[in-house]
Order: sequence, then structure tokens, then C-alpha cells
Amino acid sequence: MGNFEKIWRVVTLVPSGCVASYGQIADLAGLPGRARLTSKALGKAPESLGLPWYRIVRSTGQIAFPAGSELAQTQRVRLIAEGVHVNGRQICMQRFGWKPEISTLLYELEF
DNA sequence: CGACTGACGCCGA
DNA sequence: CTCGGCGCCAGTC
Repeated sequence: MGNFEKIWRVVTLVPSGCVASYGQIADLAGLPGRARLTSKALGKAPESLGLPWYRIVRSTGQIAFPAGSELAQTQRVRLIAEGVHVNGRQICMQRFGWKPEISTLLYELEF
């Protein structure tokens, strides 16, 4: 299994109403310190996978796309639609950050 | 082959 | 608070 695929699988586990950081996704995929790989993998992900890409933000809680860009707007709207509070492009990670159960990960992922 | 490029993250100035 | 520098690595050229 390639690294991109590992990342895509972890992204599918992020529940509605939560957000996760690029670095967190990489860590959970067994690729510590490779946040940039997550951004790359998301950019290359086939549309057909229907990944909840908008639930991935920077570790600071900020939407990664340039403020005002089409993608940033779409991401913001979709998050709000799921109940996530988004002030401008800032999200409160303490409240909406995904904190997965270790048992869930062990069950869902089989690397 | 090397150089450059990201939807990043952390640390120091 | 903002920058800048560096580590990161799979593609792309």
C-alpha cells in the first residue's frame, strides 16, 4: 500500500463535525513528521473517493487555502454546515479537533 | 542525475 | 504579532 493510500484511509475516518490537522493525519497513517505528504496526497486524491478533505486544516486551526479563495470558501461553508464554528478561517481546535480512540484506529486500519 | 514544488509544522529572532 | 529557515518527501521537469 502506498503512502497516499494510507493517508486517504485515515482521512475517511475523521467524523463529521470534527477537523484534523495535516500533521495529525500523517502521524496516524504511520508517517510521523510528514504533514506535507498529507497535503500532497489530498491534492492528488481522485474525486471518486469522495474524501472529506475539508475536515483537514493546519495544526493552528486555520484553513490552509488563501483567504478569500474559492477553495477556502467551499471548505468554510462545508465545515459550518457540519456544525463546526469557523471565525473567518480560524477554527477552535480544542473544541472541534478530532481525538480518535486508539481502539477505533486499530480496528479501522490494518497496515 | 539535480532543482523545484507544495492545501505543513516547529522554533528562533 | 510576523518572518525566515529548515526538515519533510513524492512527483514533476
